[in-house]
Amino acid sequence: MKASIDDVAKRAGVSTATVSRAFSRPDMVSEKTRTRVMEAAEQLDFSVSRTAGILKSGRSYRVALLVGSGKIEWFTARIIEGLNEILREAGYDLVIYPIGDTDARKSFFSDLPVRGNVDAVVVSSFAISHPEIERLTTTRVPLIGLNITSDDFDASVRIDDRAGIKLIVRHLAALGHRNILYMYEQFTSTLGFSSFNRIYGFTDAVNEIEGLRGRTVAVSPGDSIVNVAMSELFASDDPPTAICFHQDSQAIPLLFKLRRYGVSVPDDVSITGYDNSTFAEDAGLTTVRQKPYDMAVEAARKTLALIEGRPIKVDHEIFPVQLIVRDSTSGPRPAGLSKIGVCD
Amino acid sequence: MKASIDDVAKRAGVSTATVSRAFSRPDMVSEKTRTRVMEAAEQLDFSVSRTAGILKSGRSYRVALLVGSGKIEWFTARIIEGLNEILREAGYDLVIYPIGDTDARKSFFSDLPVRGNVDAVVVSSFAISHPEIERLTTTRVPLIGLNITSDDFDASVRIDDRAGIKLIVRHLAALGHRNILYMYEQFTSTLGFSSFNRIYGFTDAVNEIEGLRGRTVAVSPGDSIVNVAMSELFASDDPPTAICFHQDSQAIPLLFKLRRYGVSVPDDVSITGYDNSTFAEDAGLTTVRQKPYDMAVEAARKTLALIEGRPIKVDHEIFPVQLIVRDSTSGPRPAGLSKIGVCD
DNA sequence: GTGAAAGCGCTAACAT
DNA sequence: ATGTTAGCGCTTTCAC
Repeated sequence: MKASIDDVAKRAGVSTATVSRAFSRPDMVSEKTRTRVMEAAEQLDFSVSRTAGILKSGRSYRVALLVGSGKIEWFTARIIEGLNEILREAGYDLVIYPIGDTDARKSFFSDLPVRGNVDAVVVSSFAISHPEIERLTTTRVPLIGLNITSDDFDASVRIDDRAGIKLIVRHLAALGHRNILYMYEQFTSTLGFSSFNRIYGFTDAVNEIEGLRGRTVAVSPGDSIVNVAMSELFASDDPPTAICFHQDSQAIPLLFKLRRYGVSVPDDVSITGYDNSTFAEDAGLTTVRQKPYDMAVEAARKTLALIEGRPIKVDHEIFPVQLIVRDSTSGPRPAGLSKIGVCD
Repeated sequence: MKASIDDVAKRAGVSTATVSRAFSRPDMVSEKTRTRVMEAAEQLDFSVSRTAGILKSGRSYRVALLVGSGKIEWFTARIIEGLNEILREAGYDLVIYPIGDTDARKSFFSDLPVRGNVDAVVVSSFAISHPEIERLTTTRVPLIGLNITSDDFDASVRIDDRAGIKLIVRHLAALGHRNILYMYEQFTSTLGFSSFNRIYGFTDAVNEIEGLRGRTVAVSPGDSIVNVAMSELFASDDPPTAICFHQDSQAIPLLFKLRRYGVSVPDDVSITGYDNSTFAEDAGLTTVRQKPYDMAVEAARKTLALIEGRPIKVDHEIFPVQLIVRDSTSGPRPAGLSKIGVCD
């Protein structure tokens, strides 16, 4: 059926070695022969099979990407784009392994389907445990972390989440806020390591500032973040004057809805996000920018270097975060939300 | 270095054939032997190499996904999720090929890197030309279309875009609108086929209704859709009372901004999207729902069937669209936008 | 139930 | 510049 290198060789009247060379090292074959080979190949619809070469070279030309969920949200989409961009042109395929629920996770680390089948493993932003990393190590291939810090990785690229959230907290404090809230969705077991740092970082940053109070609130996955936020705003006589969200994608729905509920942003309450993801700019959301595409490109470069045994300048790289101030933050009302609807 | 099947065989005191069987057909090996083999494998950190099996079987266990852009937006993200979900558990790797700019496109179809290297090619939602499909055919593997119609595909899954946009047009007409606008971003050469149908379908649907006027406007990629929309609204004494967007993601930014410009939705103008993508519900956007994840799952099933030579019930399947009415549409003001700011 | 051995489609070392 | 040939790591007949 499918033409093999032998068929081409026969048709072109040369040996298989010549055909192979015509494709992989054109300069080692005479102009004339090469043309003849290429014509024969074209007629037979022949393309070199990577599989055979792979077997020969011992390299799989495959890179695994481990992600914490089957859902490809903003961050993961950018990561895939960045990795694929660099890896593809180097001849590597990116293969995505979602390690979502507990079962998938257990079976992945027990079967370890990547062992012997990929040249590197990139782990993106989920709380991988030490035993799991240990297990991955038995694959004997480079391990690269994306928004994960661990000495067990051969290389990593991440942002400084503590610094990022600190920018937010200080920005709000400078505006005059003294009572702020941090909201995040309750995580499953696959919570990203980076995420923990944002939450802890919030508390630390708050404690650094005299007179500033900050509280963190976890919203259960089933609950509407809007309703929880509203409850927090109206629950006490001393409501927060600003709410910081763990991700833009949690803040954006609130921005859409608050208006209808009689709360104005930023007049009644300031709102911040994190990521500078899709629609953050359109929404006028004050946020912290991170650039996962750029991080993935760098991670891919490190990955290739490690695979090919080239030295890498920086093993563990920290990408900058930047505060993006927009219209969702301003100074608090003198008396907070209790003044809503009352003309000053 | 890496343990091979021979090492395991030696250690377990059996032949390589037995080791192979212990992994691929456990029932063909005695309980005792199997245990011994598995222990040896565990000690040596051995996993079966797929590459070798692949070479033997002649199947690559790889499926290519051709997409029109390196950017993974809502639709493509859902497609990847759906395909990966089904293909992975069947042992297939999904490999993404973005055929973005003209150069990438030309080189892809001339080199045809998938030939001999994948078991099937899934083409998602971009305007592939006939010669390009012809060229893909030389790979001799099944071709599956996602939101593309063509008899050249062995199977396809798509929505009825004309029916979808008709739902929108009739909904607006029923509300009393008589002058509506269709806005879309000017496409590059990789415009999805499905997209054309939405645009043509709009005009057709409008013409079906007595007294309804409809115009289509292409926004250049560089232009702000918000500014173009505003210009359309204020350009004439007889402005449209509703604007239909080609995708939710084009309508959502407008919803965020219109308020500031003194235009209220839906009182001053009705807005519709298409997709029911992220934030459409939060934004209260009237739209047409399509479920790309489900479509991808079905496409993956068809793909596997075609690869394995199993019969498929329906080659070319059309998924339903559904009108989702929300708060961004209502009856038009009696005198349209010219009445803005004037109390009735 | 298990072993011996051929061969999947190439690449690369060696020979000419 | 080109040909010959030995494997890469498995799977799978075919014997036993």
